[in-house]
Amino acid sequence: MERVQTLLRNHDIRPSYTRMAIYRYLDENRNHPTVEAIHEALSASLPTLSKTTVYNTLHLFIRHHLVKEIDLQDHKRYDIVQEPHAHFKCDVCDTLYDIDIVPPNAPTHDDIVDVRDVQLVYHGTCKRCQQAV
Amino acid sequence: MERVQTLLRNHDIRPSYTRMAIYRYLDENRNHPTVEAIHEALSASLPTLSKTTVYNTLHLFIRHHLVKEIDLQDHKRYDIVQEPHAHFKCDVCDTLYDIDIVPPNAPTHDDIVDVRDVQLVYHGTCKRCQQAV
DNA sequence: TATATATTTGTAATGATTACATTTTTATGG
DNA sequence: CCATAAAAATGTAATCATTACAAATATATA
Repeated sequence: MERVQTLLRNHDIRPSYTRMAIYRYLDENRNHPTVEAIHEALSASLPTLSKTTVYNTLHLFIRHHLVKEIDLQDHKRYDIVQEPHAHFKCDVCDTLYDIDIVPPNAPTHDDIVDVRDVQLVYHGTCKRCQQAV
Repeated sequence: MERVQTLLRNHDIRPSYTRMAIYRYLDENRNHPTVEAIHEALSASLPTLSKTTVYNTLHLFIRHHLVKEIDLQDHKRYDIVQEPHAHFKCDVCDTLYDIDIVPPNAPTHDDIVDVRDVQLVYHGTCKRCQQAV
């Protein structure tokens, strides 16, 4: 049985063809794609794929802790869950780079009881865009 | 001369009445308001204030490093620039708490040249919402 | 005071995301 | 194998924050 199929099953997700395709895309393209990008890329092999399905599936994956949403200024990006790490967003070309740094744990704080997630995002200009000037 | 007026001048911003009002609001209400909240609060004293002006002014403040934008799932929040710190967002009541922790510096990385900003945001449930269950 | 410039406003467009009802697919019991 | 119920996928329409833009207003300066 295929690895992705097993993986979805292990997370209580029925491995439909569409779901496997979306998961596989995220797994093979670790460039933090937008919904738009996922939809466009998969439309070639799944011509009837709707954006609503992409949204539905991503939200399903998020609820089952397979995927994380990254909130940026404009579109949301989606990232396969992996080791805790940070991101660097180039505000010129909009590329999102993985940064190999573990976000610090939340300190104890009067108002905080239950921390489920951390997002650590750096903003600036990447090398390529800097050189392009 | 009023403090806010001087402060805006020092940042090369002409201190119009509206701009001072918006700055003062952010300074006195450090609860990371949305554009909506700012507009609604100031409409009482500035009945003709338009949302466009709130947007324009915030973006002006951001360009001049007086204000930072915080990107969350839904609306953007605005925060007066102060000591580097983190945020905790309660995903139940949407409150954004200040967290007194300095985000780590970006590590040296092949793709990164110029880092201008960091956002460190924790997500979870706050004490009040936890108890409300 | 006249005129150029800066600021503010209001309306219309944009565009991502969600709501929702319908259609299609899949699983299961007889 | 068929009938039927449940799940998944689809398409369209609505929502709503944000932006674009042109017109109106206020401000500064000569």
